Amino acid sequence: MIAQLLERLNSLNPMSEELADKIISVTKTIDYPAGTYILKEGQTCTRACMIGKGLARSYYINDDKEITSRFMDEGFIITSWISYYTQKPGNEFIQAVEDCTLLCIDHADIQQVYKEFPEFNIIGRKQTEYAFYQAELRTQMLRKHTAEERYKFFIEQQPSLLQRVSLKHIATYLGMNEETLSRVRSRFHKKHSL
Amino acid sequence: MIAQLLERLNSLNPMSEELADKIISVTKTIDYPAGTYILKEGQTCTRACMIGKGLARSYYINDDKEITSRFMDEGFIITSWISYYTQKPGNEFIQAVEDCTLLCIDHADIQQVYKEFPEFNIIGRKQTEYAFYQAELRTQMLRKHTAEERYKFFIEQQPSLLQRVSLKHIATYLGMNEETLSRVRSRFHKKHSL
DNA sequence: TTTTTTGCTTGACATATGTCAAGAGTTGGA
DNA sequence: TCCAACTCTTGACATATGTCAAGCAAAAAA
Repeated sequence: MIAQLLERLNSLNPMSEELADKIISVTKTIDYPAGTYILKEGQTCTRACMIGKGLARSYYINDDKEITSRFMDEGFIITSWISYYTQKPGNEFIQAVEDCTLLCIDHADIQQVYKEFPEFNIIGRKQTEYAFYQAELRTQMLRKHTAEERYKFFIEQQPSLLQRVSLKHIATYLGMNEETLSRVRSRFHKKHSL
Repeated sequence: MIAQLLERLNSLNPMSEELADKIISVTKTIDYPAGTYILKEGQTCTRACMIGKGLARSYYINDDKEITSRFMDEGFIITSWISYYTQKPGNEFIQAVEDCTLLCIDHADIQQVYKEFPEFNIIGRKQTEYAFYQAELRTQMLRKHTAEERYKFFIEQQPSLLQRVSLKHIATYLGMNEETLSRVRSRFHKKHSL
């Protein structure tokens, strides 16, 4: 399964054999059964983990309510960025929605690789650029004012998620409650099946 | 004024004299009087520009209404990321709110510098990491459900902007209309002056 | 100066979304 | 198998925010 990670990084910039060996040596493969936590509120995010298999959800608690910040599936590189970047405790939970296999590298090891293999900065830069791009797309969705617009944006961008996560979680991702999502969906699909 | 840019980049990772000279050779200093446009809807964002002096606002039109996506002041490196990353036309306007002096480098030149000076990737990576971090903070604000929470978050994070931009623009930044912001402010400041 | 424009506030009312409660269908465990 | 838990839907009503309109004060223009 580590081949998947190497391929992902290679596609950003070809790695030397030494660099690939180094990555292999610092990567830990860890399984998280559905429902278990990859990161909890109050912890510092000290790793970046690529999802080899499965699907995870990050969320935090605001006013006693869960707010889903993103869904992550195969190939996604998980971090709780604010906590990872600052290396301070954060407020996000990251939970396995399906059984997950993760390929994890410690923050300290990544910094070490940046030093030892300066060309790894190319990969780090491109991955961060891509993650930033994805985050900006999610933010565009959040800025839509009506519930229906946000739902429309969601099914256009990530339709496959509809099959993999509960509507309850999609609702908190889209900034509305479960009942509103249900009503929006019934209106929306009535309108689009005419 | 280019010294400001060099200092900013140096603080991310010290640059060799050759690299600094290269940066100087590809940087263009451009003035934008208040009200003029740095980027318009439909254009591709082909530059990254540090603000040497002044303040700018990016926004786009949704449903005939302006939605402010961010405010940028001294030291901020302006891009319209989705357009810059994809090198395709985007939907954002970037407008000078105050008279601005910008230090601009073309996307193509930046790619060239990445190739010629691999160590510049360290700077690119760190700058992107920081921009991503800032974007995540803005996104946290957007996920607050009530208008008052979003306003509270705003005055905690960027109180100085209150003096520099109109409430109309702050309102569209916070995802509410002008009248709502006015009411939120009067309630909020009454509450906090007791 | 006077006039016009802009920025902000306030009121009355409309509407979208949230809240609370109930119920139907499904899944999973005992 | 039955029961409990969970997911999703629907209804009635409450509330936050949006819309439209008016007005005041300060700034800019004439």
